Amino acid sequence: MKNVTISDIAQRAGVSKTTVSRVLNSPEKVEEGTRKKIEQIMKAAHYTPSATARNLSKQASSTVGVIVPELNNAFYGDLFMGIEEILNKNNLSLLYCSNEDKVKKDFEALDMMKTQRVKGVLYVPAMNYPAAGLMGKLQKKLESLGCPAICIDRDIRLHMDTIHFNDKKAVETAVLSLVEAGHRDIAFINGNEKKNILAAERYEGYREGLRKAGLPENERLVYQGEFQKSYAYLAMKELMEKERSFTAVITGNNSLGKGYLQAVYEAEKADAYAHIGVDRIEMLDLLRIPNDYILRDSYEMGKQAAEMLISRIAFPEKKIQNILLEPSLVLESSERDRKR
Amino acid sequence: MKNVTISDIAQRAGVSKTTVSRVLNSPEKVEEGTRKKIEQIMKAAHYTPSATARNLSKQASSTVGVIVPELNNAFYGDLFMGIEEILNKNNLSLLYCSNEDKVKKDFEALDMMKTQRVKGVLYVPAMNYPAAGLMGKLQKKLESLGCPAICIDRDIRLHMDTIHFNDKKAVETAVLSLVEAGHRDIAFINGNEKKNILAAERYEGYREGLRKAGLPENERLVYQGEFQKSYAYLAMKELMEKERSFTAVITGNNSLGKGYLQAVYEAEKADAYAHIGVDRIEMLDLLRIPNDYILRDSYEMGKQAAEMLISRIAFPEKKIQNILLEPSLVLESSERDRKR
DNA sequence: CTGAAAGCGCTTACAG
DNA sequence: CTGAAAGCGCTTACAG
Repeated sequence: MKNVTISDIAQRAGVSKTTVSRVLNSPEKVEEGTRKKIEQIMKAAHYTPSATARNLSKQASSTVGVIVPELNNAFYGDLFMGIEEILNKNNLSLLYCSNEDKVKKDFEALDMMKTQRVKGVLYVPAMNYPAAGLMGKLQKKLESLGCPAICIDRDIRLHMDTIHFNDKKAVETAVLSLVEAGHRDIAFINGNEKKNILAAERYEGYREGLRKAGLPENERLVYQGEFQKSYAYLAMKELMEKERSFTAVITGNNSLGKGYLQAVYEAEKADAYAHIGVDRIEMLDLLRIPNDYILRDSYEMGKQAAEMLISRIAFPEKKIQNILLEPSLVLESSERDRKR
Repeated sequence: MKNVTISDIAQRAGVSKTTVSRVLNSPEKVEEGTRKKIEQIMKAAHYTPSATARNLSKQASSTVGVIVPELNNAFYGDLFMGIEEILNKNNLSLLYCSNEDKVKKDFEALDMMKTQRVKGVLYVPAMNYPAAGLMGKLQKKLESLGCPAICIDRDIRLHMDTIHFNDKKAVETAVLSLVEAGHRDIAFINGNEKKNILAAERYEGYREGLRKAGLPENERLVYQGEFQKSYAYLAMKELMEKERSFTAVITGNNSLGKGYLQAVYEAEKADAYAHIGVDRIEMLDLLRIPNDYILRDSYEMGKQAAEMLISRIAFPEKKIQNILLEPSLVLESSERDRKR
């Protein structure tokens, strides 16, 4: 079943391709009678113009590229949905590619976006490029992309539009809140600061919090491995086994939060520690398990990022925008304590 | 920053576009010296051929369309990731569009895929088209798509390649397992059978299970509303309030399972009922809350679906394939009982 | 091994 | 209000 083309329609209507093209792009310029006739023929033939041909001819595109690490983390899932909502509203198609936190896949994804000649890309960098000494290579790639890009969530200091959360401040606030509640020995289970810029920022926040509270850092309470459930699970098990002193734990993202929970529930020590996690875990609320967390509204961030891109496409010369969102600290367990 | 074209490369290399095109498509046909020279010039210029132009010229495409209801349901999130993995391996780009279980969005999504001239589409139908009397319209749309499609997860009896789970059998098994454990009054919280074919099948399975067990259906224990957390929450609250007799509950998908949990935890009746949910809820296992569920491996289904599409593209004339996957019943809570 | 030319399905400046 | 023609960036049969 070959697709119907503009020539087929023109022929059936007894007009030129130009006229058919006009009813597609500027119908007001076509005499009503012929327009209606052409429209009807199009409909009867199930004609849909080819975006491929149009894009080539117009030297433009109607699709936007989205590069994120993964989708099975609710944080990125929500981000993605926010992006999709805005793109949809603006009649833009969405070309998706994950980078799995890997440089290789990241570069492949960017190459793919270039090959596809997308209108713009929404981009969560795969890793801590500055720390890896790969900043130059990345910048070259981004420049040769041929379209604008927005850097999301991970602030690796690219000279372009960016939007991300103030993660450092958030963790600092978490530390101070725990200190205020009387905790002195606060463990920290985090991602790898070398690999992930967010891990680095969160670690800085952790240290800054301790500093402000006048507490020393105990490196035996700091675990920086992977942003994975399994890592936090093992880290927490080790902590419970080897360390006696600590009374509170901060986990660096929702996967780590899940691993922490798995470990303490398994050991039947769910109430033994105060815990603040980065990102909300929905199930806990449903199960009425009070939990403290740093709330980052990634759905909203996705919407804003998509809007930034659309605005950038419309005004290529406008000033670079760097948006810093402030996460909030949600304390449910102390709420519970107060109610007791 | 305009993109470099094949003509630019040809000019710089002092050869024809044909030759440049050859080093892209059949390098073995180009004399080694010129090939190397051209390759080097391409690299220096950061040249990437335009998929748009290539697709138009080749009358082919390198992207596959994916239409699913939503991504914030883990079931579809996993499905999506399975799909992505296979597409990636086959160097296919992924054009995404959600349909949000709505006919209007579904048709728009299909139109978009046609406009984009994708190579094929992986498709989860938005709703119960046969029951809505819209089967004819949908079939027309699918036919005029101009590319093969695979129907996933919701078996609305389209005459094309399909893959889905045996949901009816699964729920039937769940009922029989509860009956065997001594339950007689089994409530059922489900989606709308008119709107969603899966709801219809699961309801059939529920009734079939009761029939086989020789039990009458008590319609006061059957709630068929929306596949949403909030619906199950309200339904379960009402059940607990109005009905005394029931001792077990089956929920029709993971969202409903969450709503059920929310209601029973809020009422502090988590242990009051036996519960089997369709689809696993990961957090429960992490929190060591024993739970029974029907396991449907949607990641695997996504992979298989993508493979089916690729195979269909390669062999357009091969026989239509309809795959029925058998879900398994996972009983953790009785496991626990036995251990007691 | 290489190139000129036609074609993919559109759009658009130009002429009428 | 309408159409012929050139062009977007590639590919490919054909000729050499």
